[in-house]
Amino acid sequence: MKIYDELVARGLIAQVTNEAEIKEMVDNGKAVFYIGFDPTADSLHVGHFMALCLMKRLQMAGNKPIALIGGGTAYIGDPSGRTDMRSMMNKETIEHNCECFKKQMSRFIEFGPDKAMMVNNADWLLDLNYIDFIRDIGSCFSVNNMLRAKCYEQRLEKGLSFLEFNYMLMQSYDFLALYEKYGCNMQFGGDDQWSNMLGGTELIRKKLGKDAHAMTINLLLNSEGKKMGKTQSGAVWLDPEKTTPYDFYQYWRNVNDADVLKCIRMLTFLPLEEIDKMDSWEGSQLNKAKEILAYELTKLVHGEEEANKAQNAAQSIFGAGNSENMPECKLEESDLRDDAIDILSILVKAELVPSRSEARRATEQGGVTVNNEKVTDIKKLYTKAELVEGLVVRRGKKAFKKVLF
RNA sequence: GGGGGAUUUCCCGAGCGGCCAAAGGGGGCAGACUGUAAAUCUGUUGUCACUGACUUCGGUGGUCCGAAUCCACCAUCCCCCA
Repeated sequence: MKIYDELVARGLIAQVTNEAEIKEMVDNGKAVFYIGFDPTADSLHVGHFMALCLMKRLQMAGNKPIALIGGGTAYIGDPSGRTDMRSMMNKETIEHNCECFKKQMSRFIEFGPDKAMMVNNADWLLDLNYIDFIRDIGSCFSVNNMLRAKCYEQRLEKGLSFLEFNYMLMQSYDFLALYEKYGCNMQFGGDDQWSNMLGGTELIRKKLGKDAHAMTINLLLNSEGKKMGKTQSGAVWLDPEKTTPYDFYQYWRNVNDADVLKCIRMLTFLPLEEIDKMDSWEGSQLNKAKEILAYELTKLVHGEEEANKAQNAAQSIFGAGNSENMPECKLEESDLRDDAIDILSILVKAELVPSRSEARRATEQGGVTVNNEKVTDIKKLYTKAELVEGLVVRRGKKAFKKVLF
């Protein structure tokens, strides 16, 4: 199966400008394509990961990827599909985020001559002259058409500043610049980028009279139509400092039944035949599929060693297994009073709860377990001797830590 | 530039000058049931030294015994007219 059909079979492709031409191009390794990443945070997240995987897939098929970091567009902020304005970022933050992005990306994609390329649109956007730009580029855009673009719909209800309205021009200009500089003939992006991407192909047609292509990937949505890769506490990050490999693993281990296969198909590199076999799995058998999904993704993002650790830790707490790889928390002398510490303090120290009040609630509601025994007494004390042995403290079903002294 | 409206706890949203840590819904967390799923039911959801105290209702000052609620100014956003 050629790459294009595989992408379709994996459910990755959402919209394309010209299917026949694109298929011909990517199947034969003739595409020079780019994907843009705006450095809005100091770590990549799951959405970016999907794009990176796609780069990899296409690269393996002989196409040339360009990763564009939006060091320039970050000054504006993409309003697509948003209900409110992004907060403006200052120079330091943007530059810091760019650095973080670069580092993380290099772990997935090989950059270098004849390999993938990394560029930063700050290089050509920041020095633009306003008058020159609006005469040269702005004149190619119809406000009437822009207002019709779906990506602004929500914002037109609540308000859209002129600053953000310009985002489309910047992104379109990027495409034009890359086309001229590197012969970049295709752009990839999330489906929410479709309008912005079409802006680019239009601009290239108007300015150069050439055809360029655009292709969007489906956003990773769960069965309820919500974006995946988000938790209560925010995005699922790829940076292990921000989302630990264990939490990362657990996120995927806990996806809905209805979403497992879709995730495996879209995110992993497992062969399609193997995935098709899982299609018939049902009920509790899907748990197996979830394990595979969690393991594969953790391995891709954090490496095999971390994936094994995360899996072992999960098995040890949810099933039989040793507690070797359990996340640990070491207490210190200053945490103790009279050589002992109370249960609430332990929960807080181990970061199993955000505050003492929550610790109290969790305990009173019977959600706290120490060495598999339920603890409901909020004044319960643990001595130094017990701590030296190590306690497995657990809040709810899924949060736990080994507490040591 | 002129006129009108808004700003409440994670989100939406209700709030009479005292009975407001603030209704209701969503979401989260915990318990039961399960398959570390979903659905359902129950409890809970500012903090702490937890039957009490402290800090919150865009910001700053003020009136009052007492303010999320009244006044003044500032900030941000929305709508209408130009």
